[in-house]
Amino acid sequence: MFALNITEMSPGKIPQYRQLYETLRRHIVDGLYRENDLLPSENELCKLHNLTRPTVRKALDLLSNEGFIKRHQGLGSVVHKLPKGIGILSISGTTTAIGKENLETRTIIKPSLTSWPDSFPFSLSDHEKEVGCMHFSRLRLVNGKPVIYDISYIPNINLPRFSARNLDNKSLFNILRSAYRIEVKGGEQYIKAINAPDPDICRILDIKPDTPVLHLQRRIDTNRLNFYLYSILYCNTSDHSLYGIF
Amino acid sequence: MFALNITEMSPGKIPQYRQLYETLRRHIVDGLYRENDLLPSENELCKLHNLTRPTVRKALDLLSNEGFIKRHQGLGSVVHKLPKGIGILSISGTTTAIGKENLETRTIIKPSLTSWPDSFPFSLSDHEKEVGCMHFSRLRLVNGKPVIYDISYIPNINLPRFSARNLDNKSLFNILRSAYRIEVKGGEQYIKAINAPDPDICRILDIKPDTPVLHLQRRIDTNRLNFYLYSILYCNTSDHSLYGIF
DNA sequence: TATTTGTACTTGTAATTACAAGTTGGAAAT
DNA sequence: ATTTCCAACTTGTAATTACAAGTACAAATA
Repeated sequence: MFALNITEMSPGKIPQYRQLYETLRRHIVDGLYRENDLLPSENELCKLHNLTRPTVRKALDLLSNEGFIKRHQGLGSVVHKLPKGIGILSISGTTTAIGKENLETRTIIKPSLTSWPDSFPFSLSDHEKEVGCMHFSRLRLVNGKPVIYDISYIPNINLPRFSARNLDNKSLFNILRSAYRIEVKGGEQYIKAINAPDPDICRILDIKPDTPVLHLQRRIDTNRLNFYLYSILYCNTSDHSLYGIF
Repeated sequence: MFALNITEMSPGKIPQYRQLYETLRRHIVDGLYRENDLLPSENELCKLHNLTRPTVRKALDLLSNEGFIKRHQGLGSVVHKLPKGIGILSISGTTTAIGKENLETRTIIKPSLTSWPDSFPFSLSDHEKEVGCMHFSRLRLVNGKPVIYDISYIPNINLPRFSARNLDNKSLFNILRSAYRIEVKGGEQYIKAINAPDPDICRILDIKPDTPVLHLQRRIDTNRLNFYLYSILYCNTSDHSLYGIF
């Protein structure tokens, strides 16, 4: 009761429900809880972490929304089987969803300042058009094989030294958060199946021409008003399905 | 304060936060609120509907999670642009852009009792294997053109007269809810891009062989413990992308 | 005029209390 | 031995209160 933890003092503190969520999530993905195990009941979690039920329930809501647990009235919160695919369909990120498999990220196009592409799948504001964008692309490999080619466009607000950063094997989101205080909140995406569109992408993904690939167009929300990240992805799903909950 | 509405009396009542969610959602898709409009503030909604802030916030949480609004601290809840694609990636997706008039559902394989397919993408419990399954398939058309072919498998619990039901132009979920009190809660899905796998499906979707299609494998949760619906979908995304938020 | 400050809003987080509703398992009755 | 019932859990819904933090705008200040 009288002990203040670090987060209660610091200005950029993480909410308590968020901390509990992270803790439980880590316990689940680390295998501390296994499939069909019951989590401690809400009241037990309250006592364990010195929180109240609404706060605990907010953490469990997050876990439930992301498919880590399933709650049953009268029974408890049941741990869900961990997904086998790539969890790119939800915000949690590629890195966590791949699991223990070897994930690698390589920069293909280094960050540079350009104007927006002629044909862009999302409508841009006048301000976005005016300032142009930071453009770069990365390739994600699972066990050494190319799986996702991610082409990114970020409106050119002031991001000092961004083009000098090494994006290999790092999460873009983490860099944005730690270096620029930009928090990624979610977004919208359009998905279709296409044949690999051009020889460049075939070469990058190491696939034959006319192999079917998933095509994703995403607009990603941030904590800054009217500041979005844009991303176009090509996924070779022959070995790895994309996984999502709904 | 003293007026009891219908839901407070009835046994199968709908929670108040759910009712408010439905109301606001309808207002948004009907165009009462337009893109970038501000919803009434939480306190205003409290007064308007005689609710308290936690209840109102639960309704807004739902809208936010489903991408209908975006909330900004200090500003308010901003109505999001309605999606252009087919909102099949989430459980309560909209097909607003297409419009109800232009949506049609045809039964291709009529419901019948069979055993499970030899190769099934999800692992089945002993009980599920034992009872076999109800099997049927439907085709969704937009403006008369086939877009989604949906092959469904439902474990054969006692569903009286199910095979006699007409699934055309009706929501399977509505039938399950009203006739059998089975509520659909969400689920998990695996997505990949493939070439149209066999002549039957090419014919049904009216596409040429080797056209790339989206392949979805879904397991759908219900309010009954250990009772899942299974669905395999083939989507021709050449004219309509699938839409989702994350 | 340009800048700063403050105020009145907005949503975000959190504790507290109360009861409803579903599940489980053991005690009591048959 | 079997069934019924109840008590003790579980999660679900809801009201209430309080303060923190972000935004917008107008007033005061430089």
